Amino acid sequence: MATATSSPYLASNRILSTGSVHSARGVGGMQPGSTAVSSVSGGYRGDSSVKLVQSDFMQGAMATSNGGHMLSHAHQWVTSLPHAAAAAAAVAAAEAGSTWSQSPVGMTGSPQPHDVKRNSGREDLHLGPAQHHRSPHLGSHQTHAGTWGGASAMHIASMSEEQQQQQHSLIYSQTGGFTVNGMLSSPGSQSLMHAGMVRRDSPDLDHGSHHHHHHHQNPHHQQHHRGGSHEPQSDEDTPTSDDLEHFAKQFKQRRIKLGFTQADVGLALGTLYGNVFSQTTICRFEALQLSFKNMCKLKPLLNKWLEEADSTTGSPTSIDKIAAQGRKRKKRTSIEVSVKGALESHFLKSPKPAAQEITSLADSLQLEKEVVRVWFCNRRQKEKRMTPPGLPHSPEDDYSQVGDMRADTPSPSMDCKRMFSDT
DNA sequence: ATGCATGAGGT
DNA sequence: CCTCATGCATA
Repeated sequence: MATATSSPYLASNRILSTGSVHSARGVGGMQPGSTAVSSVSGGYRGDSSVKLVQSDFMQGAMATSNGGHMLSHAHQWVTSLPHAAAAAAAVAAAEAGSTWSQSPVGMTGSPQPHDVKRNSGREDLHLGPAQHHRSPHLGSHQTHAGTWGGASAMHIASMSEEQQQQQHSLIYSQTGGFTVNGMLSSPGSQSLMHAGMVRRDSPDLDHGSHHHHHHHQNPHHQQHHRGGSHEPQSDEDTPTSDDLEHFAKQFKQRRIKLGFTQADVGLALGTLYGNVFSQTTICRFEALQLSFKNMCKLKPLLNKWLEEADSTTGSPTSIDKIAAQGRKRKKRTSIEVSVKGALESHFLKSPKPAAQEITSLADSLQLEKEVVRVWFCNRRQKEKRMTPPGLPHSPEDDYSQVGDMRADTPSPSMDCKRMFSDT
C-alpha cells in the first residue's frame, strides 16, 4: 500500500536516561522524570531498531508530538519489524484459572451477592519452563451482560468456570547481554545478592493488627504435600483472591515508600529476571486490573523484587532502562464519545458480534472494521478484570508503614468514591 | 491511569 | 476470529 496519505508519525523514540530521580513523593505512578527524547532511527528490517523507551509520564503537559493527521482512518502502520527481543522466564501458571468475574456492576446500588464459586484442580505452580497443558475449554459462557454502564437489572449468573489457556513461556537467558542491574549495589557497600536468598517468609509486612475480611472467596484451594509439611499460603501454591489483593496493596505501599515508580519496578524486573514489564502492567497489577491468573503469575516476581528492594537498604538505586522494540504501531485511534456510546450499546446487546455485524457496525460508525473488532475484544477483556472500572480501590489508602497498618476495606460493596490516592 | 493495539496460541 | 497478556501512546 503505497498510500501517500500515510504520514508516518515517525516513531518517537525516547531514551530515558535513567535519572533515577524518584524522590519519595507520594506519587502513585507517574511523575515527570527526566525524559530525554532522542530520535533514534527506527529502521526496521535492516536496522536493529532498539527503542529505549518508557519513562515516567507527564500528567498535564506535553501534547504536541506526532503531528500528522488526526482523524481520518488511514491505516498506515508502518511495517512491522519482526525481531526477537525480550523473553520471559516462563512462568507456568497453574491451571487453576478462575475468572471470577464477579460482575458487580450496577454501581448504583444493586444487590450484589458476592459469592463466587470457585473450584480448582491441583496445584502445580512452578517457575521455569512450563510444560503442562490440560484440556482447556470448559463451560465458557459469558452470557452475562455487563450492566455497569446502564445499571439495569442484572442477575448474578454463575460465573464462568474457566477458559484459560496458558500462555507462552519464553525462556530467556539474560546473561551478560544487556542485562543491567536494576538496582542494588550501593557504592561500595553490599555488593552481593544472590538469588535464592530466602529471607523471612510471609509477605505480610504488617501482621499483628490487620485482618482482612473481604469479599470474594478463594477461587481455589491449595493443598500440597511434599517432603515436608508446611502450608504457607505465602509464596507457594496458588494464592487466593484476598491474598492477591492484600499483596498488591502491600506492594504498592512499599514501592512508594522506597521511592520507586511503577516504571522503575517494571524495568527492574526485567533487568533482574530478564522479564521486562511496562509501567502499565505494574499499574494494573497494583490496581488488580489483571486477570486472576495473570496476577498469580506476576506476584512471585514482584514479591521477589520487593525483597530485594527493601533489603538493599538505602541504595541509590540506579536503574537502567532497556527495552527493545521496533514495531511501529498504528496510531491510536480516538473514538469519539458519541461513537463510544454506540459501541457500548451494541456491546450490551451482543458482546460478541459476528464478523458481519462488526462490519456493518463499523460502516455505520465510520470506523475501520478492525478498530471495531478490537474495541469489542478489549471490552470483553475489561469485563473480566478483577476490579471493574468505576470501583475504586480501598478507601483507606496507604499511609501506613511497615509494621503497622490498620483496617482494611470494610466495604466489599461498591462505594463510588474516587479518592485521590497518591497520584 | 487507561484506551486502543499487537501477537501468540487456540479453536 | 477469539482470548489473553502486555504495552505504547495518551488524556
